[in-house]
Amino acid sequence: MIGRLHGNAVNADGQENKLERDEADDHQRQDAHQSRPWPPTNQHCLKPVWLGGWFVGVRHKSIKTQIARKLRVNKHSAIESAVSLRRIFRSMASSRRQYPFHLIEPKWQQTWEQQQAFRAFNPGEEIPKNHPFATRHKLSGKVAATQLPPKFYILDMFPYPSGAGLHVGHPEGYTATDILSRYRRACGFNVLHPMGWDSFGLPAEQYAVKTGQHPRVTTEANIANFTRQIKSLGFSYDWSRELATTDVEYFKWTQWIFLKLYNSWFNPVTQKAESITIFEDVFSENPKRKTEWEKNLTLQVFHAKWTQESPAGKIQYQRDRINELRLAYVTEAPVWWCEQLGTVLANEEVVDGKSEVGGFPVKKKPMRQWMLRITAYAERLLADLNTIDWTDSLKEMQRNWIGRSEGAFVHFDATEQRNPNTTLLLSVFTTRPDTLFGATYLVLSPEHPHVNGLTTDAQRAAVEAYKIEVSKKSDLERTELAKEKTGVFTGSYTTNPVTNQEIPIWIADYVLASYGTGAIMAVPAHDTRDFEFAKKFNLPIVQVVEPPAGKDWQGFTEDGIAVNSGFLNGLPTREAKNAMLKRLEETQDGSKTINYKLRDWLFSRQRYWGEPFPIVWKKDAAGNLYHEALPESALPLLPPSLEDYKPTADGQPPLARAKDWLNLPDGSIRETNTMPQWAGSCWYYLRYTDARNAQSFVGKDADNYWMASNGKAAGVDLYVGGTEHAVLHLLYARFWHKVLFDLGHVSTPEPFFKLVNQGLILGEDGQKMSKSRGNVVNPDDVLVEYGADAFRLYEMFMGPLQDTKPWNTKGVEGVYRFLGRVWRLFVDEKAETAFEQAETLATEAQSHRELLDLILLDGGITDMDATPAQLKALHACIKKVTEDLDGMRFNTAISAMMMFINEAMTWQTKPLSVMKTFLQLLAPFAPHIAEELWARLHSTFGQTAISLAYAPWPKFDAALLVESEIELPVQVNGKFRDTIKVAVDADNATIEAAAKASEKVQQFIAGKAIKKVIIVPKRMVNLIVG
RNA sequence: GCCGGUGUGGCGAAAUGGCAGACGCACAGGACUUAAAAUCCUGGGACUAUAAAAAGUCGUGUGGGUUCAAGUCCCACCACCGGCACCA
Repeated sequence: MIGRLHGNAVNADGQENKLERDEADDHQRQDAHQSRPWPPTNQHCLKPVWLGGWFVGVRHKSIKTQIARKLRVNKHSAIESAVSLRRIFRSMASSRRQYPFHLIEPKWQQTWEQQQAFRAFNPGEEIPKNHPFATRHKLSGKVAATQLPPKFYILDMFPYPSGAGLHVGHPEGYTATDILSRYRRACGFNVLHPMGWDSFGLPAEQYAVKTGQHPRVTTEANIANFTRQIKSLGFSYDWSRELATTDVEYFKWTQWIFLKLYNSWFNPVTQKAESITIFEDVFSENPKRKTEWEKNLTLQVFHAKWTQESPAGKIQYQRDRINELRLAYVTEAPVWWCEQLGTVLANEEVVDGKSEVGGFPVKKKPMRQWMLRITAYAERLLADLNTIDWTDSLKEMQRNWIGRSEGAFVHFDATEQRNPNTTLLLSVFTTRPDTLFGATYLVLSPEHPHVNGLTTDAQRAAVEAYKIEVSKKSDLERTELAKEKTGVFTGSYTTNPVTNQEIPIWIADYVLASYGTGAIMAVPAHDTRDFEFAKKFNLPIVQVVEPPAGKDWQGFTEDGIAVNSGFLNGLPTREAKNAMLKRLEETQDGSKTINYKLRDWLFSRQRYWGEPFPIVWKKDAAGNLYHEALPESALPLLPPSLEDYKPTADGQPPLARAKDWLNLPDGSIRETNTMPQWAGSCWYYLRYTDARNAQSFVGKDADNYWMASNGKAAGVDLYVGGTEHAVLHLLYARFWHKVLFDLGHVSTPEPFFKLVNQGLILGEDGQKMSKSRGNVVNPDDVLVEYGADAFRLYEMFMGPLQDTKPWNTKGVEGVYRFLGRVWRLFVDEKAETAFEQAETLATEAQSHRELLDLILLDGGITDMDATPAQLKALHACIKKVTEDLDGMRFNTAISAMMMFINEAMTWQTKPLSVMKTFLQLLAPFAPHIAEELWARLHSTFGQTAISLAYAPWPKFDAALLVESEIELPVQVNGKFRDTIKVAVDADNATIEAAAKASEKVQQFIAGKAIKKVIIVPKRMVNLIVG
């Protein structure tokens, strides 16, 4: 240690790199640095950078360390201060480019755009003769679906175009999907790979509130910036299908789908969404479609009751019943209100008692809201998870969110305190009906509707006080303070239907109003929460389950054997449940049921920048307000223009400010809520398949072709995006899709067959990227320095797509060097020098293409037969890259290409065919450099090139990979000792003999008996000696 | 608390039950150069031993197990990440 420290000190002239290591030793080194002048001088700590014999600056790397040391902080905190210095040095000391990506990349991006190279063609669409897709598949003109090649739909989760622009996390998924799109295209698929914008959203609206600028202006500027950034990465999107959820032509159809939801109900008999037009028949004197609904008990009852109503009553009754069943309905319920955001939020948008966006406090507030009846689909959303190829963790998250649990309703009766003749029915939900004998009290949530009726005069004050106390608590407090149970006795009793004993009824906030029936039967012996509560309030605890030997029955919540339970005694839990259910159903004291955690989707927001609801409110003769849908012909319903985007003074949404818009000539009033941001993202993947269709949200042919089942796969073949949408977007979109499927508008029951979540990219410091940490990497900066191909390659080389991994600029340099080696493998060195000189002298006017034409191919590339070794290297690479692409293992595919290049660098001659094939492998990953070299190879040898994007994917020849001789590892007693070379088809006797003959092996087997010889063909040999 | 995932060099990582650490970064040495950058070549798991080499021992979060053979399969535990959380 001392020696090294000494060494650093004496070598200070050029060895400062050592100083960067071992920062932990800093305190030991302080002395050595005390004498150094500040700011650091060239002599002591900076490497001069020379360019063409001129001193142009110093290496900036050391600066960070020097500043850090001076400030006595770690290197990363010093980054901020070093940033401006770094910028200066970068411009002064920019290193020589590995290859002219700055000319190549724009050139090919323009070429692709001019060719519309990545246009995906719909069935029946005119395919231009000269389009590379037409050339490849020998198709042109209008082509029917059956003649088109098989489709492959690869989708990215479209971004919200924020003002901050792209960060390096976005292109991670985009690069992966682009590579696969290009690969599938090469394999002959008709690839649909679109991009668009989830452009409704809060930031643009908040900016509008502050400045008065229309959100559309902000949004469009942001979209332009995102478009520029995304295009600079060379992704093969079909831009002709670009869409934004804020486009009038798009949200017209979002509103249209809302009308479908509004005009549909979930028929429990068919388990499908159906049109509410059936109710016209149900609510008529002479039903004509009675066969369609007479088996539905509910509808029968509706019809019977309706018949008995007065004419005025009939209208009201009909309206009420239909509104109760619509998939889109209005409710007055406590919802999450966020003062700062000025809007309500869905349950899912509230995290830890704060708004997910902005982290503002939220509170419950009763308000009139639009809801979507997603709960009707709970069972199908759950069951169909088994039909799709998502990760287990993601499916599990959705399963948990849906929260199916099987159990029973158990009914209890209690007398209303103020009307002793009235009996109140109290139903509870339980998953453990087998423990009913141990139910020693009931607990209602404080919000339960029967609490008032059950409270005795003696307890009224206590109950009221408790309710007020609870209502003051936020949900956060209610759960955070969960350790200590609270509650109050109502004064009422009920009877346990199996023990016939009187049991008290309590209220407590550990019972949630929103789950089950909002009431529970408490079995303190076998439920942790009930147990805590019973102990605190001295309620009786009765054992009814016998745990396995050695476990305490108190608080035992698992399965066991029923005891103290009358007719259940001796039955294991599973059987006891069934026996109890049977009994409850016989005595009509309860019934089997299934309960879900999933709740209906709160679908309205009090905002300006969202889709207005195509709904108006009217008053009937009796003065009752009711809602009515606008006709489809009224769509799109545009939001009004406003001067001020704030909510009104009396708390109405901003849309209420537009009086002209709000009030219709016939006296009706428009709905002023708007839809949440999720609405637009629920169906955008469908619109992409037919983005310019003016007649329909998506045409039948387009839907059938792009979304239809391809054998097992259905819908989008691959969907890539972040994990943050696991239960919001992905559940909502599945729900909408199923409704559209039920109503016959789409052909598949699930939208996304395969779904992959890309992992998070962390900053260089291993922390999540954030402005405040100053560790955000801007793709624009990376592109300027290393180019798009290196950027893409690095994003994929970092590690498996799904993993979280830190950014490392040095790693970008690594793949950039690899691309440099690829370039030098193909390009003549002298010509490149000439090119560089020309480039330095080039005027603005000189075109990039002319400059690039100065580049000549390396003379070693000739149109000759490849040697067996060269073919082997190539085909090993084809095999690995192909298999890894199929398995989405991009990092190992890239390393296979690196190995190929490392070997090819040593070749004296480079066969044209081998070099061309390698470029095809490289093309999906680094398309610009591959296209440039591909075109150059072809023109040099006087060949006409098919666009590399459509060149058929190479196939590997397994025969070329076969070795005549192979190396086998030899183990003795399971330990590796040596390798032997044997003929690939050597028999076991030969292999055994060769193994024993090895000198190294001899040392370990000499003088010992060989008990057993294990030979795994082409794998290894293991000699067992005693 | 429950569910899911991950633990491998200085770092990112790779390994159909069969030579652990491919590929890359960083680092070290060398070639080229007046010099630097760039490029090219070589070497790097740890430890023991040695002038050097050969060689040996240990090594994939921890502890057990299965197997001729375990990073990989089984059991128990620990740590970290993500999700859910008084859901009856």
